[in-house]
Amino acid sequence: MRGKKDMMSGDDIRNAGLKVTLPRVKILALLEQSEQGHVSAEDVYKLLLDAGEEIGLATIYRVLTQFESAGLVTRHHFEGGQSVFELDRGEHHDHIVCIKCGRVEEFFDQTIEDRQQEIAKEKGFSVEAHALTIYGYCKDPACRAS
Amino acid sequence: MRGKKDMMSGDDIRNAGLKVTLPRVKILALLEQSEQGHVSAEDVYKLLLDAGEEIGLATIYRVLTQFESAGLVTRHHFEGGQSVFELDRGEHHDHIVCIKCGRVEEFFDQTIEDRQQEIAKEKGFSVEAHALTIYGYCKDPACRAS
DNA sequence: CAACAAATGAGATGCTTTTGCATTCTGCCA
DNA sequence: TGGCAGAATGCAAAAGCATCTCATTTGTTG
Repeated sequence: MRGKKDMMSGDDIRNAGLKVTLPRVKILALLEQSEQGHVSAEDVYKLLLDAGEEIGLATIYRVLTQFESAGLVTRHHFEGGQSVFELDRGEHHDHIVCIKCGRVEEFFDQTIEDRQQEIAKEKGFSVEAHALTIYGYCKDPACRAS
Repeated sequence: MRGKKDMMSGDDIRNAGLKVTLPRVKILALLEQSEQGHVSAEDVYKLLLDAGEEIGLATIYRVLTQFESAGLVTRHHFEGGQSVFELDRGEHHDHIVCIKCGRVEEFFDQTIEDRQQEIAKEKGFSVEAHALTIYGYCKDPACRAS
């Protein structure tokens, strides 16, 4: 089962009111193919270098930020410094992150979503966004807590 | 209703294996009295200055980090740059933050806690920590979404 | 295909946080 | 209570992440 959209393309960039340039196309393609699905700007920079594309880090930050504004990409602030980006396929989800190996898995839980709305209501807040991240050790034996 | 501990003191610093110095005492006292309860290192620096205590920013970062290791203080990474610290009174809770005025309120929801455990279990993760932050506009009319 | 606006690259810059090192202070023991 | 070893502090420099500046290059539209 996949999200609403499986493939992004130049049209998505154009629809965002952005010119279809090589850096933008390459970055979008990379996010699409990315194994992990969750990459930092630095990761994007290095992966593109490996692929023979020399795109400045400043451009990568700019493009990712623009993609974020356009709703093509979501930015997460996990603990540990750098922001992490992932393609936005239109389905909200939260994350569970391995604090040993960095593996990121996604989940969605309607019960939690509902409770959040209720809590916000009780406190008189509107809900514009939320971030839930669980940190732990994944099932890889090498990562199990000592 | 208050947490397990209402007052921190030099003993807490000593028990953490740290020497009881003026900067540490002042910082701990400030966290205790702080209205907001959630302050950045910069905030601590300025508040102490206002109180006539000149303590270097580097020291404040060092002390807060030590307090964190000692479990006296919890560090949060809300969106927007700086880390914020709060006294750890022994009760876990999550946060709801106003994206307009920065107000921070706390909440605890057993249902959400339970669901998190179940989700981690399903994914084969252990749960070492988690961070749930809801972002929205608070009840202050000046903050209501335009 | 010309012309203009938008985008890029490289390096400078800003901010938050950490670190190195010389000086000062705490806690402990004689 | 005086003195000492190790810990803590302050300052300035550095590090890490992200953004900005500006000259140059590249899409796009007519």
